[in-house]
Amino acid sequence: MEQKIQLTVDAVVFGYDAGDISVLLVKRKYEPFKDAWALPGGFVLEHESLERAVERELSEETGVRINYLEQLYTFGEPGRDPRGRVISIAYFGLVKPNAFKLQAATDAQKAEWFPIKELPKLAFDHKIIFDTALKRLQGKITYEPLGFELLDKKFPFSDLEKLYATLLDREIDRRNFKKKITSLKVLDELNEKVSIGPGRPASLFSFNRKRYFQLKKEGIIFEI
Amino acid sequence: MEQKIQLTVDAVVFGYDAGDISVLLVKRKYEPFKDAWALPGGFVLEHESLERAVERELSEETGVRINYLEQLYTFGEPGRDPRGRVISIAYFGLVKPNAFKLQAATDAQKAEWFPIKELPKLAFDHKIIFDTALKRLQGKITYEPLGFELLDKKFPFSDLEKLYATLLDREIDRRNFKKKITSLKVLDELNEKVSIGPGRPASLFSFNRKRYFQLKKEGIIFEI
DNA sequence: GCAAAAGTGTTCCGCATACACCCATGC
DNA sequence: GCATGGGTGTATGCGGAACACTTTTGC
Repeated sequence: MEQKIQLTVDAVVFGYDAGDISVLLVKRKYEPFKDAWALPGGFVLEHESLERAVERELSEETGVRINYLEQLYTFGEPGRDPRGRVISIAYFGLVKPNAFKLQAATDAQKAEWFPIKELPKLAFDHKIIFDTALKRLQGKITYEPLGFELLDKKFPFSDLEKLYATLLDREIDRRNFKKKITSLKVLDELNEKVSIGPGRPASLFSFNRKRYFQLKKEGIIFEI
Repeated sequence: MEQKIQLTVDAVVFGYDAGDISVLLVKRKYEPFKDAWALPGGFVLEHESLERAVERELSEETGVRINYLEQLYTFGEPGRDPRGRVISIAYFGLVKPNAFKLQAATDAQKAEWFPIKELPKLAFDHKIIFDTALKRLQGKITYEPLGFELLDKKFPFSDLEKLYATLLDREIDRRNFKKKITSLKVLDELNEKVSIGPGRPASLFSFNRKRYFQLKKEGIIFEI
């Protein structure tokens, strides 16, 4: 069975920083779509696993090393890539954006975070891939806890609240939200406070790792 | 970029009949895994879409034409196929098993339905693919209605109840279940009854197509 | 008349929702 | 002392969960 089919991986990596959800993009160095923005990604090598391929491409093109990656969807319409029949397996990742200094190499001229409401035009069918990933991100929130991968190790409660408000794109009642999260027992309150600017200083919290991953596995029904 | 990577699709097709959930398997005609049972599937042609490839393979190997198919997951571990680097995009399907006469051809010696609790040993990593699909099937039930693709056009309410009980692998309180389904307004009660064997004859119901697909789109939170 | 399956209502409790005021700090 | 953001409690209503008896048929 002779096939002229090629295989790539692409990554939609979301970050959250100061009230903005951003996505990691690279500016392409070569044709096709030279100089256009695209999702980081590239060809799978013959002897590497798909996960390894994504991690390698991400690392090469952006300098980001990621701890949370999951497979999103496989895009294989004939015609989606002008180079021929190219199937792309898309991955979905979460990361703290300020944990890395972006550093482009190989196929990328540069790498940058873009707030998801201010995306440039994307190469290939990457807009479709991005939309699929965003939908997944918004969906995940309803059946498992979210935040560990996106927030700092220690954070004030309002950070988590803002993250959820941003993801759901609506306001959240702070008291009910706190009640819900507290009932999940997924946060540890630390004996520390921060005050940034005016206002009462906030207690710091951290995710209880064990409980967090237990909830992810079990699934929760989260209605805010 | 020279790659020696090949692409296949595989389908996990579930059927429901008389209280049993079954899956469609084919007996392989050629090496590797000659004479072993496997999921229907095969190589993707260069100019066909992935969906078309699954539908074609299913039709060739089993005679089943399917109306509900969704992409499940892509399996790409090096070493999963003795023929070399073969990536498989797995699909997930639902069908009424008695709507088709099974008919094997091309790569399959024969095709058969197997109750999911009595699976034979499967070729390649198909057991893993099957497990993934089963988990998806059980998960779907909690966020969207299910049954339209699996039940006859007209069916007694108890069929739907049995389907859910089987999928969830536990008993269901009939009254609460009826209340829940009724509140969704997804069933139309017909002015017909059937009696099979002893017992009071049952009213027949059918899914309200429009409402059913609307609920699928919106998502429901279904807790029985 | 009895075995088998269909059909039907009520009570209780937990959780989601709505809602407003006081507290600690910086300037 | 005032502006800013952090922190907290109560009342209401809806929906999920538990639970048992009557009805209609075949034999």
